[in-house]
Amino acid sequence: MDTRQRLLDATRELLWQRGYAATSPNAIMKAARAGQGSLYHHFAGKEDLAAEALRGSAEQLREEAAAILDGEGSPAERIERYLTRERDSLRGCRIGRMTADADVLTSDRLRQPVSETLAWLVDRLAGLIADAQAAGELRADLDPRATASCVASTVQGGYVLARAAGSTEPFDQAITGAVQLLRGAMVG
Amino acid sequence: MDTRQRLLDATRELLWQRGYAATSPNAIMKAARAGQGSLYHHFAGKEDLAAEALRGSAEQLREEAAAILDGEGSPAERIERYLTRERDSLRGCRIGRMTADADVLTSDRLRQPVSETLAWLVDRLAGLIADAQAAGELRADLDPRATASCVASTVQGGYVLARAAGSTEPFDQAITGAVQLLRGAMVG
DNA sequence: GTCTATAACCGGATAGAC
DNA sequence: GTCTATCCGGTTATAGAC
Repeated sequence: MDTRQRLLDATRELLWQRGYAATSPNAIMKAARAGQGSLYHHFAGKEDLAAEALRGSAEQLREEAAAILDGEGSPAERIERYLTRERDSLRGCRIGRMTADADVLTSDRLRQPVSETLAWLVDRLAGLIADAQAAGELRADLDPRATASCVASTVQGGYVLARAAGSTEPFDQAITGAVQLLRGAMVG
Repeated sequence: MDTRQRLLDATRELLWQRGYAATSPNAIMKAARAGQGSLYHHFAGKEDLAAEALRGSAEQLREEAAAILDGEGSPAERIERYLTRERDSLRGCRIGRMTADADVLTSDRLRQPVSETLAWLVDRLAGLIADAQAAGELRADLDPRATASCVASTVQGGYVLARAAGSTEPFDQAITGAVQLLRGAMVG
């Protein structure tokens, strides 16, 4: 693997673990086993490197989610599979995590992959919920967008509870709660 | 207001806005209009000051939540009122926010108010849900703890979506979604 | 209790050699 | 493409005067 890619991979990992502000070029260089010269040769600076790393993380998240959301099974089954998919809940969401970083929110280049990815996710979930309603699986009185936002929020908020507790249990409970509520809204 | 209290208030505000790692003693001093001498006279250092400030934020959050959760109305009404209570969703949760800060999670003194407060919240919500079931308001097949975790996660995750989008709308949608799902689980 | 001075270190970045 | 040297400013804290 070339130096440029090692720098990107190291940055993605550190952004996930520590966020943008707390990730120094120095730490990235160490993790990537690259010198300062390499970093500033391949990238204009910290923000430039982070922006490209973040775009990669966003793409990966989308691919992983799409594999389930566009996968097999009825719409309602796919929503439930999205919720119950195995997650390393103590690590949190590599994209959602960035919303706590003020520097990310004030930089258009850093914020864009975050906002676009989460907007895409809610959109896709809302589409699936509408499909489930059209197929007669889910009660028609639910607003698809509101339900989708609630599903995505349960995952994002579950990470918060799990990290606060230092335990995966609150996350699993939150997912169970969402699944139970959704099943209660199934037709039949 | 005395200098010590001004330092605590300024710290609480900055912790909310920027987190622990990104908040410097210098910024606190400026916001509190206090000198370095004052800070290190009243507190042992940054962590000591932040720990006391965080305890204050936690207490305030608990008081505000308790005013609704222990307030008037039936158990189910109070849960819904907790969800729909007005919130400055772009600011996020002053306590939940801290879970994104690695330094907070690795310090027992800083982590404790965060974990205890969120655990208390989920506990209290679970109690209310059990009460609603006992009163025949809510279907008995929901697990109280799972449902409570889902409710708390919806709020915490709603903040993430709102901050990512730079708009309060995703938060409001998530709350609406949770309310609709809960209403669907009402008896009768 | 509060002030100023200073220390020791780290952050992000640039310069120029190789 | 990568290296080392260097710059400037900020962070966290201590020392000692007032």
